[in-house]
Amino acid sequence: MTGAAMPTRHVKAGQSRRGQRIPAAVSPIARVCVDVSLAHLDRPFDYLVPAELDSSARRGVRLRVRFAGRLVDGWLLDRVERSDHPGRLGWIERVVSTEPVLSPQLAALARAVADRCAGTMTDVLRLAIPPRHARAEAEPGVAMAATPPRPAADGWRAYPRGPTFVDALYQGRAAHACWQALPGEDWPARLAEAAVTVAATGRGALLVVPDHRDTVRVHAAIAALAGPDAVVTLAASFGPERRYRQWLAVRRGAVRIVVGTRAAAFAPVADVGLLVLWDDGDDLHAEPRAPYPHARLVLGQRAVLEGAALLVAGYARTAETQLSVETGWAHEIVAAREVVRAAAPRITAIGEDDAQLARDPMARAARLPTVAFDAARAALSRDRPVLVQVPRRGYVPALACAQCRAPARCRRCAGPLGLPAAGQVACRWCGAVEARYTCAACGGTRLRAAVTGARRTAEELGRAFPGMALYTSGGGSAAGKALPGKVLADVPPGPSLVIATPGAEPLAEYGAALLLDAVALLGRPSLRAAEEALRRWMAAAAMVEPATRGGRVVVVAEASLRPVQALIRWDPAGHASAELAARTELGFPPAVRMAALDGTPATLASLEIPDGVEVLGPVPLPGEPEGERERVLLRVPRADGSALIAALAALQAGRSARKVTEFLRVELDPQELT
DNA sequence: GCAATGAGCGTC
DNA sequence: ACGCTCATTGCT
Repeated sequence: MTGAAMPTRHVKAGQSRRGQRIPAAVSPIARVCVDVSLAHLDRPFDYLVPAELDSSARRGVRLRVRFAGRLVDGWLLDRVERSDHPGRLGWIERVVSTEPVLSPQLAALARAVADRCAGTMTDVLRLAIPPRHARAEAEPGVAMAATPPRPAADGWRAYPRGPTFVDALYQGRAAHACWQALPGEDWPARLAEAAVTVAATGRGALLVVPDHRDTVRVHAAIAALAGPDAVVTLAASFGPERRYRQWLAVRRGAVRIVVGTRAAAFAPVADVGLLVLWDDGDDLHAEPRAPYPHARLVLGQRAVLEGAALLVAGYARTAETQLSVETGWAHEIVAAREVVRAAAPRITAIGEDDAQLARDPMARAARLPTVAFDAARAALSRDRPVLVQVPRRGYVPALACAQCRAPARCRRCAGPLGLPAAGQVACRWCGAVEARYTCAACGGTRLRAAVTGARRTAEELGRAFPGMALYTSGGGSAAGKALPGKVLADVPPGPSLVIATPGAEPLAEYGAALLLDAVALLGRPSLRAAEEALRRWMAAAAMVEPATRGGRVVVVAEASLRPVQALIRWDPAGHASAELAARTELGFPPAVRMAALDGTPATLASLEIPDGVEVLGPVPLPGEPEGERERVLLRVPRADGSALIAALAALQAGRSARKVTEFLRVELDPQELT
């Protein structure tokens, strides 16, 4: 196809003099997504494909193009016959690599996620496609793993709808389900059975878990069922070369089952039949980089776009997932009450104030309530470890009613009240100053701040049980470390005291768990405080042996509180239902669509907010000096969500077109609202 | 009156 | 970091 005048060897498109380049004979136009994160340029641009790049310039490859004079990276979205662009077209300068990293499916997913988050496709692609590593790319791909046989999935029989769901997977149906695992459930094994069932049909499966520890467990469970070559783990923590190699193995179709953390939600699994999200309430699933897509959102979009089944699973259930159940989008997979009761430990709540301290002088020294001390002693005497959950540092206590402990809420927008300045009570969302507080629940007029003291209690535990082995596990990636040292994967069997922060509990079958973090967790000035508390308690309590074998959990919190009740009854669905009802009542996500806009007061004041959008704030951002960055919250009914998102995308496009560079951060449905 | 020069701007 | 437009400058 090369013209007679063209040099025949080693032609780089960029070296040819103008006029010498001739376009490819077939589909000479390339639609290109340029790697420029300006909102007003978030659309494809057309380029001419020189004849000598005809064979390498295929759909999905990375390339270099001249864009406004400068050379930029881009992805080739498609090859077409003609362009709608009225002006002159530029030429593709170079094909960086012939590896087609951006499949049409991934392009569609990135577009959909960007559109849902009021962000750019380029920003999403930066999250979705790991940086290229030439050496890893040059290696020959490994052979495709054999299709495993369908595994037995008897563990799902504990759940009435479980076997039906697994059958649906085997029949290739795009079932949507939410699953609440029983206490003590070997959930990695259940997820492995579901994934291998799908792999047995020749389709792919993708499992997204909060952290690296969980990927190890799920990976091992799948390898045990289908062999070590059947599964690959994707994690950013692997380093660039290994990360890209594993990602390529998935893209090249060598491995059908993929386990990973949140970025893996975009993993290029071909013909994906099952998408799994474990513990969707964990804030690690929220992407901290623009446009801040949550893994739940990515997998949800993907399930629709690619016709895959979706399983959102955990011990607890979020209000978001409850909404998908109540709208009929997802079916619930839950065990019958008596099965739950048989699997759960005995759970006791003990109020902070009415907790009688143990009569035992040792326990008294540790300031442990009698019930907690007795539960721990009984477990140790059965040669079981005891788990003590203590709060992470860095939780800002909110204000609560001094009489009934209900979180103090703003009378205007129902946001959480805080103490922005000494002696002044104000809403953390809308900034309204509260001069005369009256509790909506009990009429009390005095406020109190939550205080912990739990960490010291935990440290002093050792004194109550002299000579007992003591392990601590904490820190991790979360901000603020309550405990020194690192996260333990597990502890040896036998009696010991294990002090851990939420999420860092070592794997073990505990005889008892003491949840000393209750006040700190429930006192958080967060929309999700109750949901988050229950999620963390259940994660700890699920590791305790059943009540029939003596397993006990003691939570230091008022038994009348809703999440405490839900823990005692082990009723995650009931709690999620009540939580969603409460948020509907108060006008919080997911019942409404919200957007958080952060910027300087001048920036926020200059924004044109569409009519019909409720504006809350601005309020100062935590950790920012007075008068610097602030936040406004925008609130609309769910039905108006897409209009709001479109308006926010247009707002950002207008700013970037006008070259406004002042900081403005836009996040939809933020996990935390302050 | 008109070429030569430079700043600004869109971006295929 | 290119190539276009448009304003300004300086000379005939």
